[in-house]
Amino acid sequence: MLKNHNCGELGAKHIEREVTLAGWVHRRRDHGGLVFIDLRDRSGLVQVVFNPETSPASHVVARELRNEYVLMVTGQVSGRPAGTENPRMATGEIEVLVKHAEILNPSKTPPFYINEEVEVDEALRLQYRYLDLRRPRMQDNLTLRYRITKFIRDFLDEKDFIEIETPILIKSTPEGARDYLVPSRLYPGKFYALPQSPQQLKQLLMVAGYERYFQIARCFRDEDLRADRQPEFTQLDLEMSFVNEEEDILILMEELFVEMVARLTPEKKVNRPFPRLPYREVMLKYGSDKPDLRYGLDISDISDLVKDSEFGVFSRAVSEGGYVRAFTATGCAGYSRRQLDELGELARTYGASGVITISLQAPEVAGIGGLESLTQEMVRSAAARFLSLDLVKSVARRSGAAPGDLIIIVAGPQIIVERTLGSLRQEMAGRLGLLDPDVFSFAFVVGFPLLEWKEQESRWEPMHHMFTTPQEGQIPLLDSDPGKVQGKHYDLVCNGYELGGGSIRIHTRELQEKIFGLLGYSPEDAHERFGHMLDAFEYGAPPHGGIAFGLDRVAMIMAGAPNIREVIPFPKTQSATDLMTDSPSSVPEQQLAELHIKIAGE
RNA sequence: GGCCCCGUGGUGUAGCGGCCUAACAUGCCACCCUGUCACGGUGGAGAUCGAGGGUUCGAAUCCCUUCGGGGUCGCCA
Repeated sequence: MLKNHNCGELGAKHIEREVTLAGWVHRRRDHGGLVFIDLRDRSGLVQVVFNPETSPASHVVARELRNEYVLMVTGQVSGRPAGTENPRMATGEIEVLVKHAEILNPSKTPPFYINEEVEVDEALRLQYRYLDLRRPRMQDNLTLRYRITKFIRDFLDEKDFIEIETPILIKSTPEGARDYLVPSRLYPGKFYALPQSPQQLKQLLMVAGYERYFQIARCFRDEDLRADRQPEFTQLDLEMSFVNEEEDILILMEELFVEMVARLTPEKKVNRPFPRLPYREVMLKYGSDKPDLRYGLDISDISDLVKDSEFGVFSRAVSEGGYVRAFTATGCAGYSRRQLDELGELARTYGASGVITISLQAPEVAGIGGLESLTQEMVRSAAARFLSLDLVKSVARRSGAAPGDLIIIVAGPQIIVERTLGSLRQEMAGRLGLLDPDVFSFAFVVGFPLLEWKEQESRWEPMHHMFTTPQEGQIPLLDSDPGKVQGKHYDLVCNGYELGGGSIRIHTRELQEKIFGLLGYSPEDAHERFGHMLDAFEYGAPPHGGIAFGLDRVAMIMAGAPNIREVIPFPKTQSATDLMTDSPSSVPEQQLAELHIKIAGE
């Protein structure tokens, strides 16, 4: 090796020791005589000193150095002269007095700062990703990501799981996300698909008797990107046999996450136990199936209070089968017209026709601010003349509002009311400074509907996937009222993100065929697509279940990063391109011909 | 596919019809400097303001188109 120590590990205990270091020039301070270099490697920084009197040859080298030059030095670790220690530096007690220096490779001036935390245009960062990844922040993120996977492997190994790889080239199956397809050279017109998840394979491993499987698995979905979505991403995928109760999985996951956070990011506060929240309840109270539970701002249904209101927006919503719901933004009674307009605009992006707000002005005299003393004059609302004081009071009581607060109300069809209020709730939490970055608020959401009615295609679709088993005793409902059936499905959520989801699976052919039938597959279709699963269930398939979660999202949250690209070494842009390698790209005609592919004209 | 934001020396920003022959910081280059640590000092180079078109006597600035990046709705079992 060209080095025998790492920069960041040196300390007082190395004083007098002769060391050889190699790394990058992080910063140079040239005093004409003395030259100071902060030398950086993965472990951190150390100051190395070039003195023209004691080592003229190395001082000549020092004058040539520039940022990001690759440098090897040999010298003696020495305590810094009294008064020149740097307490802001981990190695600030000591420095290395250089005896010999050698430039291993010079560097052009980088296109952006490696040695400063400056926001740089992300396109530029992605184009020079190898330089971006050299920045300490990115090295920290990827190191944390490694520690997460290491922790998971150790934890699951301890619990008797074994890691098994599954293929990347598999069979395309319908539904879910769009597949990435790989053309077959040997079979003209046929394609492999890249896995959206190893779902079927891990179930077959259960049939095969492995009992406890996991995998850090790369998954692919050809859908539009978001801050927390990439076309290829990594899941921690696991499956266990002989589980029947959802709790068997949930207890394990809770232990994993609590211990992992305690070990890797001990500064973060975690709740335990993780609450198990029914789907219906979170949709009502938080307007989202992945609620952020770090704060309150709970949503209340006020449909019954306003259904006979003279205000048409309210009464009409209820009479048309919809809902009117509200939550209280504490202390926001003074919101300006402009601020209220912003909320309305946000609501419209979710399909709501708008937001009705009721501002309860704070009383002139402090201390007599109870709801009882509320007067008509203190009520500010576009709908004020339709709303009696009594009605305002009962709405305020239901939503926990007091003078000085702003009640935010949305009326309309259920789905729209839910997601609009859900996003308004998160928006207001941000404005009110309620999003504590040092708190991880975990919860399991349970009791999801098994199936969802797709209006456009007029058919049922699985809410999670088609292998989820129904809740105990609800199988007869599959015939009478499929929409009422709940699945043994659970999601793990944290701070408004869905970290993962899983379920207890179907393990009999009979039930699986019944579900396929409900989803509109003929027996022939089901056999062609899923014959391997149906057949397998006839050879002693054990009851089993599992979960998968998005490792990128877990790493993002634990790193405190704003998006998953910050924890992925080589991510793609929102338009799914790689700016560093310029992919996707065209390929030679001959390569296409081998694959029996012709590009269709426009 | 829809909506929103951004694009100005290498980097980050300012400028938002004429004060722009484009400013500031930092980086870069040269010289000076022996205890700095975002070292300091002096001087210098560096931008057809993402691209194309239009409006105007005059465009970085207004309008249209387009490209790139980001956010988001749809989509993502």
